[in-house]
Amino acid sequence: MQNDCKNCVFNTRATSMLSDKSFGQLSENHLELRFSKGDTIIKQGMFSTNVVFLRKGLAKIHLTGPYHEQIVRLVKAPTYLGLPTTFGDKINQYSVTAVTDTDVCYIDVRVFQTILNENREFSNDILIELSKNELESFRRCANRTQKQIRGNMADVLLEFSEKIFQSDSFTLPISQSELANLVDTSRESVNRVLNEFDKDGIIKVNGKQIEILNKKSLNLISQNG
Amino acid sequence: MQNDCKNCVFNTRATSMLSDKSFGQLSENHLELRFSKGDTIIKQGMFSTNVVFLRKGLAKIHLTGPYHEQIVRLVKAPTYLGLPTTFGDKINQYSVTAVTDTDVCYIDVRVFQTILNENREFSNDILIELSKNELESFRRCANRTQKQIRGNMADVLLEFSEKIFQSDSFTLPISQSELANLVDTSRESVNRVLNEFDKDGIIKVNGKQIEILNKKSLNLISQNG
DNA sequence: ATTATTTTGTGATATGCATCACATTTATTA
DNA sequence: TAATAAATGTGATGCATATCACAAAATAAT
Repeated sequence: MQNDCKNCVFNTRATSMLSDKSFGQLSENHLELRFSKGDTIIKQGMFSTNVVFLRKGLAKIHLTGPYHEQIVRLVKAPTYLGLPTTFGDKINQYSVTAVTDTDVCYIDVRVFQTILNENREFSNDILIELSKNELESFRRCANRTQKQIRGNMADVLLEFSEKIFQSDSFTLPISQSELANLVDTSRESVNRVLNEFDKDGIIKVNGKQIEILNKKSLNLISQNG
Repeated sequence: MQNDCKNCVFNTRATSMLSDKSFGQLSENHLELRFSKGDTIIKQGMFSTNVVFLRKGLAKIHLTGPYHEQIVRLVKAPTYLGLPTTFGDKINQYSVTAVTDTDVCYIDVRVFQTILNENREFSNDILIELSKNELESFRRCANRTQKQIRGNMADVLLEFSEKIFQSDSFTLPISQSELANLVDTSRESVNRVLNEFDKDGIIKVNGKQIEILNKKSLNLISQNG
């Protein structure tokens, strides 16, 4: 039995403006699924007929680069996944994999398009989301290519702390190899930098458990190198 | 005196679907401008109240990175500029600079939004453009960070040849330092690689004049290293 | 034209980091 | 609980490429 979308906890500002008719369409034409940690939610190269709404959990957007897998970014619910594919060539250009257990809604592209066309607010919000992502991409790419490892590692730790976990102490949601793919470096370097930061008293590392002890230092490292 | 937008040569598939009313609004609320090579069309950090339509010419999208200027990509008319800013926070997150002399239309954001709301085809095309850009960004970023200089230089040369000039011989539209900022390397390395390619008979370099002699080799270098 | 400025060409040196190699610890599975 | 695999820790080495330092052309400015 499907949930009633109108009463979904994860109504965004935009979706809350939808008409009853649109909510009806959504409620009838979506598919709720759960994924376990490590499961593939969206598979690069596959034909896609769905938009995915991530209701709960953490996921990584990643793609096959020329030499190795690249993690573009971690995303946190609630958010849409696969929007660019929906409006692009319908072939997924990237994969999305569950990093924690997740709850997900699959929405058929045609239903999504219909709702989009009927709701100004909604389509505007999608435009905003896509735009923000593009700008974010530019900045992220410039940082990754120009900064060196310590700077990028500092950024990732700050992002985890501020954007994803909203806490100074958290558990790393991905392995050091994955961190390396996110930060464009090698697994060994990730390890070294993490332990350097620990020895310098900037963070406390205990297995996957991280505590940020000196945020000011991290910000400095992020800026300098 | 303003041009009639309906008869604009650079009507895209999407704009050609606009209603007469929308065309009227466009014709009355746009501003045609020319820029000379090197002029700033959009300035990072400035508040923006316009969408820019590049009618003629070549421009570079670039932004201030943590250590130096970064060229995100070269764009060729006809195309929109500044869309992400329009739907984002209205502060330009990047600059756009004329690489050749350009013709440009400034369209007030509010007029643009109105037209967008009234024309399904049009807004859909904008969604598609934004989506393609995002996917393109992912790929580009993965390539730049994973490949090494020869590979990236090969890519840029192929892109110039295929996407921008549609010819095997062309004049480099930017200096070697700018190429370096586009390819994420140093000016010296750009120079060396260019001359290496020349010595290997892959391209012929004569000042800023480039002729691609062996496209197959370039593609191989792009893939391997 | 002459000077000044920017762009290009090229060697020599330095360095950040990938890669390799292997030990150790922590998870997973049988 | 043993066995197997995956993830982590750390030194030693090599290499791609940044940086430095000038020289030479090519452009722009006076």
